Amino acid sequence: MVKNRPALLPALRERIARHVLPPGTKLLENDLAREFGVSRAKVRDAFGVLEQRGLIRRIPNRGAEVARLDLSQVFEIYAVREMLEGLCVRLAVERAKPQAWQDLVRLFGKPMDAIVKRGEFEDYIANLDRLRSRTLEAAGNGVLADMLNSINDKTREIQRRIIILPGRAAEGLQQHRAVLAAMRKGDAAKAEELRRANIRNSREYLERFQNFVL
Amino acid sequence: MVKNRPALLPALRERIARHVLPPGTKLLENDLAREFGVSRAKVRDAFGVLEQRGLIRRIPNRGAEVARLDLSQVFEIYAVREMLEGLCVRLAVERAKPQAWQDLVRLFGKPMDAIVKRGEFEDYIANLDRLRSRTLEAAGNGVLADMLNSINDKTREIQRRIIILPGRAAEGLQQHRAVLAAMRKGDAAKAEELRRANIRNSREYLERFQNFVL
DNA sequence: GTTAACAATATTGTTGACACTCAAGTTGAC
DNA sequence: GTCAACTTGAGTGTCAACAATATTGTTAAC
Repeated sequence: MVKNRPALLPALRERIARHVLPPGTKLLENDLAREFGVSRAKVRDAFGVLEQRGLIRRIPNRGAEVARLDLSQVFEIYAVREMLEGLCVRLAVERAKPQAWQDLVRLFGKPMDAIVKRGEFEDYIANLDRLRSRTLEAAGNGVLADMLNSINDKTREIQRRIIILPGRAAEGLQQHRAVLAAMRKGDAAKAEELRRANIRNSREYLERFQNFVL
Repeated sequence: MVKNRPALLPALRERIARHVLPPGTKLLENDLAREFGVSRAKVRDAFGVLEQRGLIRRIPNRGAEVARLDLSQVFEIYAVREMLEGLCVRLAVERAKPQAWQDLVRLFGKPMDAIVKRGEFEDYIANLDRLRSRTLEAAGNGVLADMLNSINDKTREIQRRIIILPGRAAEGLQQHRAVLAAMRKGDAAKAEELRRANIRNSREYLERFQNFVL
């Protein structure tokens, strides 16, 4: 039986997003073709997609490397992200019944308190992802989802590093609770504004601790 | 001397955006390769980019065709566009000196009045593009620019059809003037809100005249 | 006439060979 | 020793032939 290989493109996306392949890493077509058992042409196809998404940089005749995000680009992304995440929450609240968020409200209650207290960041992030994907789904806007996913790929690692900053997890949790409370009440406008404030706050942490994060 | 051919990818983007290749048109790799004097491999590369941007749809072994936008997708785009164009104007005002908009204020005064009165839609659109590109540039956010450009490619033709709807050009002009006035005063928040209202209004026209537009 | 099976054609997908570019290493004049 | 010119090799870019697949057309049975 032939070894079940992961698909090339998702694997690369994941490795880049998680900094398994850190920024600046050279990507060799031949090596990847061998590793994934595909032809060079497919690797080049995948490179095309990754380049479009801004995850790698290609220089003619010199190959591809994992893109570096400098601070100014990250701030550019934050500006866009604030608007889009806000929109996402607002749409989600407008389209779903308020009760639909009840389980998330509970999850972000005591369970998350314990997680923050114990510093279990992986679980914290997993629950944030749960909230995130539920909201995206409820918003029911594919264009928006694409954009947010694309942004997310680029900044996943940075967000992880912000979350482990002193006090950030606890503060973020309070903010997410406030957002969820507004969602639970069906107050779309307030949920939107609170979510935006949450992202601005995350941005401020980055600004303060940029030397540590980048 | 060899004929100076246009680059493949920009040409395709333009043809699709302008509906020279209307939605549903089948794109044959061989034909395009011959027409542009390039190899099939390059056509396939270009297809990859266009697919990523959502301008074409590819079905394995069955080829590529110009993507169809159904009404719900267009409305999804409008929701995102409202947020991003608003952000764009706000950033532009925050970063530029108020005087920087003076020439556009003038351009959108009497000259545009005349253009609307005479129904010179091409000139009207050209001036809108001028305003648009100046604002994008002043905003100084590359991520935002990419997203707005991508959205624009998908909806250029639809916007054209909305502009020629009865009364829309005149109404739009007034709204753009209001936005520009706020920009000229340096009132970023007001400019943002006015721009968003402008896009919502455009959306309403689409809703009302959807049968004619699509 | 309709339909099913088959044949022919057109189109996409894949592969491997080759050309081209760049960078690092090597040689040799001074 | 230093520097410019040349050589070499690794890697990317390009292409054309071939394979796989889908579509269209044809034939024949009913």
